[in-house]
Amino acid sequence: MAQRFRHPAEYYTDPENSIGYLARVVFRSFSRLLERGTLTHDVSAGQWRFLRQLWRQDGITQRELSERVGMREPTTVVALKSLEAAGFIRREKTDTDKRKTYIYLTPHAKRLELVLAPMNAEIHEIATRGMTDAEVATLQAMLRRVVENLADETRTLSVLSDVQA
Amino acid sequence: MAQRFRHPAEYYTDPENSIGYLARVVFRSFSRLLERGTLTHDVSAGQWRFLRQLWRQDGITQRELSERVGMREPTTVVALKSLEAAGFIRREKTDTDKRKTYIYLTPHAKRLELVLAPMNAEIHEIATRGMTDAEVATLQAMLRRVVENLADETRTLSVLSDVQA
DNA sequence: TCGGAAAGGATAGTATTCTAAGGACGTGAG
DNA sequence: CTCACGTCCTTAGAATACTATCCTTTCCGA
Repeated sequence: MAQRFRHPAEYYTDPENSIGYLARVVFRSFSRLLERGTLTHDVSAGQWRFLRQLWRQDGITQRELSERVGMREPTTVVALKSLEAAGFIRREKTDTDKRKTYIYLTPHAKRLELVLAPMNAEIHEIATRGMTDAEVATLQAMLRRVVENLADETRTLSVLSDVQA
Repeated sequence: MAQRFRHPAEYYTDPENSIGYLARVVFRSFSRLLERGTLTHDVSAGQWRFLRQLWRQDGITQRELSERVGMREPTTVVALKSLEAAGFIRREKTDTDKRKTYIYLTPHAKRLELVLAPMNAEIHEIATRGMTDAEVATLQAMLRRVVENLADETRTLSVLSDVQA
């Protein structure tokens, strides 16, 4: 049980050393700056996240959309309600499987991609100011690595509690 | 107006390329894993963030605490209410400045540091599994850089809107 | 010294997200 | 064929965080 830690616990008392803290600040700053732009088109940051996925591909189910956006399904339900009320999407049911709901963008929402998608690129420019392309690529790769590591752990824990159940 | 972007807007349609998205996923995964541990001591992830700062130094004002935690003041007010109700902190007023409220940890909360602070180190171990110390240091440095870049931009925008107001 | 501005904190109202639980539909083993 | 289980979506209730606004107290310049 001689677990070697990279740093002692005291090291992380400074949030500036904590990846979790830094990720939170990055996420929130990103969100807020992005929303400054999108709100002029009556799109909130939360709605934008769903639109981004739907711009890539619409006509998918809510569950599929939830996974791609990285939100739980109740969150998606609420978000889609607001998107539907705002006239950005419509839902469609089929007879082949009456459980599923397919989400489609309205023409209005499709047109918005031209205006709103570049805003994310712009925030990226600001966020990575003064960094080389290689540095940015490294940052992305390492963040993906962290995401994967944490997802692995979450899966492991889920399996364990499944077994216990 | 020949603004050169690092990548075209299409590049960011894949969230895996978006630092904002990656930061959100990292933050949430971190939070959730941490909470798995802290909840056994009746501490939520939100409360933990305030406790971490108070472990470093208590007896500070609410405003000071808000800044260190990186939350707005109304959020701090609510969080402190729950921390007070749970018996983790007490508030104190002085006569020198009747506006200020100073926050102190209870002995119970101080003891919790020994148990709860290492949990963050543990999540870090998991999150950075398979990465070298140098890589982790690079990741932290780059995240700090992004935080700073975004904060600069936010400041600039605030000044602009102050001028307009 | 006194009146307006600033500082510290609280309240109200809203948005976002989660967990837990429930309901309708589909499927497959016996 | 049927019923138990799985899938897909929804509802209910709570936690977390925000913006906008207000109250009290303090400070400072004319």
